[in-house]
Order: sequence, then structure tokens, then C-alpha cells
Amino acid sequence: MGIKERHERERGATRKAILGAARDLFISEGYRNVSMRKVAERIEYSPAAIYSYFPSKDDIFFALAQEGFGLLAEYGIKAFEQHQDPFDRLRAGLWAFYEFSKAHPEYFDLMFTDRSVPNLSQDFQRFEFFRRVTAAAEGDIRACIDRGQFSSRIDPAAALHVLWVGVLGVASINLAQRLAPGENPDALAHDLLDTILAGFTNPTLATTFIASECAFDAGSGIGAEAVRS
Amino acid sequence: MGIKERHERERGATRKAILGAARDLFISEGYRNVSMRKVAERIEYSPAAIYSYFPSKDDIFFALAQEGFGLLAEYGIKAFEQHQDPFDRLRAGLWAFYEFSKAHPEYFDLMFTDRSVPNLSQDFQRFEFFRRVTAAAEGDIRACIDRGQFSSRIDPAAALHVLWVGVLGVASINLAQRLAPGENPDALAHDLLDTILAGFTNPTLATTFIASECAFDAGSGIGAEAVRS
DNA sequence: GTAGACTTATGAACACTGTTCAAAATACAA
DNA sequence: TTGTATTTTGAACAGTGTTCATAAGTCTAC
Repeated sequence: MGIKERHERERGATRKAILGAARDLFISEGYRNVSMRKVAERIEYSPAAIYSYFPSKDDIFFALAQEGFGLLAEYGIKAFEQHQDPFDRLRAGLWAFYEFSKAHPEYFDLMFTDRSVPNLSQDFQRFEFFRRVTAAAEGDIRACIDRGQFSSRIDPAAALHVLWVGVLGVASINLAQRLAPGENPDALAHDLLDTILAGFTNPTLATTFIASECAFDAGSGIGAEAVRS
Repeated sequence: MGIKERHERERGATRKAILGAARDLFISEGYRNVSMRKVAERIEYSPAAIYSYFPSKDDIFFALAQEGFGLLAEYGIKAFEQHQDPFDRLRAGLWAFYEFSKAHPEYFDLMFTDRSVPNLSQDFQRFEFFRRVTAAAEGDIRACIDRGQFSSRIDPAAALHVLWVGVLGVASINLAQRLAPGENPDALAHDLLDTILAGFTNPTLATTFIASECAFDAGSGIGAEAVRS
């Protein structure tokens, strides 16, 4: 029954071709300018044919977003491997996140800022490497706590959220071109990162605890006292 | 010559009507679902008529973004007026920024995250109240430095950038729905804000200076040493 | 009061978009 | 070769922003 296998192989190949065409287009022209017709023309198929490989355009973007997370993981892992010290490793990993946003703005937009592709919002935390990277970063934070560098009242998971969301802020404001012409986004990213890390180091941070945002860590959410709405 | 004035008044009225229809639509259905035809239908004009009032759809959104900045200023001013202490006032102002993002997500998107409306990126810093609010916030930061609460090596302008870009990170990741279902964005915003403020308080922040991102403050950009690309 | 000029509004069209579906083409098994 | 699946397609639907000649309306000058 090698025919069936060949069939599947062929299907996989055209699926890859569709994804490749879409990737080329959205990297070069921005994913807002990717159209089904353009993708179809690039692979010399009719637009309708794509719909037997992907249910909708959003599903193509979802697949590309998955690629993006893989790419981001490469950035993170590479940065992690270059340092032994947990503090340096943590900073390098977050700086890699920022660098990723500049090197692959289209992927970044797709993955983190675009509201028209909400499919992945529920799923993107389940990618394996995401959990792996998260665990490694939290381990480094814990190491910094254990050696007395970070306040002991910090929750590693919450601290990691603060860090990556902060960096995401610089990245997205930079890509959205909302900084004044002369402003230096790299310096801003650097300052933000250092300030947050200094905040963790500061023992007086304990005026309000760092609360775990994780839903499964109920009970320790003292930070949630700020919630009023 | 009251006729000419009446003419201008009428033009202004329909211009306002267009803006009002667009605002209603983009608040209720999201600005991605605002179409010229829908706006035209709402004001009982033909789609083509709008183009004698606004050169393009983007210009309508630009006008709405201006409104958004006005609205944000109201939030900020209200928060500022409720406190005397510069530190509390600073935190309240930034929390108001976060609250604004939740109360007016469409305006927020338009103003800070959307890349398809880049017109305003060069202009939005020139709105008068923007400079006013900025000056007030920087004044409070300076006061915190003077009283010894913040590190003296902090540049107020850069520090303000770090603060609002950080908060913007939480706001945008929240609106993009990239947080896991159980995660609490309010707690995250709270933690982020407190961490950054604690970072300013931390005297060891001086390992790396806070550099001014302002293009006109050349020479003090030590933070820029992190820039490698 | 009517002719001319100037401004404003419109219908129709252009070139797109994502998506659907019946029909045609192709590939495989009997 | 026939019959059955699967794959691919052309055409269409309903929508988008925008343009432009034409029509309608309004005001000025004779």
C-alpha cells in the first residue's frame, strides 16, 4: 500500500508549498497583504484549491504562527546556551525576545499583537518548547532568589510574566512606530529590562507581593488586591 | 456674508456626523469592521460623498485617534488630581492608562498598536496635552528623585518611557488575548508597575545608567551601549 | 427672473478581498 | 475499460476602498 503513503506525501508537499508561498509573501509584503489569490498564483494553483488544504486563511496564519514560536524558541535557546550565570542567562533570553521582534516583525505581529487571529490565543501556551523555555527561565529566577539576588517574596512565574510582557511592550511600540523619530528603542528596551531586574533585586519591593497570575496557584494572589473594576 | 459661515457650519456638521457614525461603528463592531459603505449608510449619504470630507478612510481613523488621546488625557488628569504625593500620583496616572486600555480597547488599538494607521506615529507626540501630561509626570519623577525615593541617576524622561511602555505591554497583550485563560491581567499590570517603580527605587540600578531616549539629549546615552545590531 | 459658475452628491465602475460550490479533470481499483 | 474517489477548477457571491464623469443643488451676476 505504498500508493496511499505517496498520496499523503504529495498532500504534505503541496501543503508545505502553500505555507511556503504564504510565508514568503507575508515576510516580504507584510501579512496584511497576503491574499489567497496571491498565494495560489505563487504555487500555480487556483485559489479554491487551497481550501482543501486549509479551512480558512486564518488557519494558514495559525500554522505560520506556530513556525514563529519555533523560531523564537531558537532565539531563546541560543541566548540561554551562551551564558552560565542564571541572571545573565535570563537577561540574554529576554533580550533575544526583543531581537526576535526586530528580526521577524511579521511573525511577532502574528504571534503577539494581532487581534484578528485570536485562534492561537488559547493554544499557544501549549507548545512544548514554550513550556520548556518557561521552565528554564523560571529556574533561573529561582536561582537568583536562592542566591539572594532577587527578593525572596517574588513568585518566579509571575516575575517571568512581568519580564516578558515588559519587553513585549517595547517591541510592540517599536514595531507600531509609535516612538518619536529620534527615540532609541534599543536603549529603551535595555533600560526597561534593567529596571525590572533591579526591581526584583530591590528588597523593598515587598510593599506589595508579586502575585502569581497562574490560575492554578490560587490563594497566593495578594497582588490581585489591586484589582478593582 | 453669513452665508459662507452657514456653509462652513454645515460642512462641519456633516463632518462631525461622519465621525460620529464611524465612532459608533468602530466602538460597537471594532474598527476592523468599519467600512465606508456602512458609515455612508448611517448618515444617509453615498459612500463617495465621504471623500469630499476625508481624503481616505485612514484620515477618519486619524481623527478618531485624536479623540482617543483626548479621552486618555481625561483619564490621566482625573487620576493626577486625586493625589498629592508625586509617587502616588505617578502610579495612579499609569494605572489610569491601563484602565483606559480596558475601557476603550478600540481607541487603544488605534492609538498604540495598529500598524495600518501609521500616519499618526509622527504627529501624536505633538498634541498639546500629551506634552502637558508628560511634563507633569516627569515633574513627579523628579520630585521622587529629589526626595531620595528614586535613584538620582535616573533620567526622568527615560524613566517615564520605561513606565508607560511597560504598562502598554500588559495592556496590549491583554487586548490581544494572548494571556492564558486563567491569568489575571490586572494583577500582572499591578506587579509590573510596582516592579518598575521598585527598580527606580533601587540604588543598585546604577550598574547601568538610565539613558535618555530623547534625541535632543545627546551624550548621556550610556544605556545605548547595549545596542548591538 | 434667468443664465452661468461653483460646490456638493451620486451611480457606476475598477480592482481588489475571502469563500463557496457545482462541474470538470484526474487518479486509482475492479 | 468501467466505475468510484479524490482533487482541481471556473464562476460566482458578497464584501472592501477608491475614483470619476455626470447630475443636482446653491449662490452670484446680469
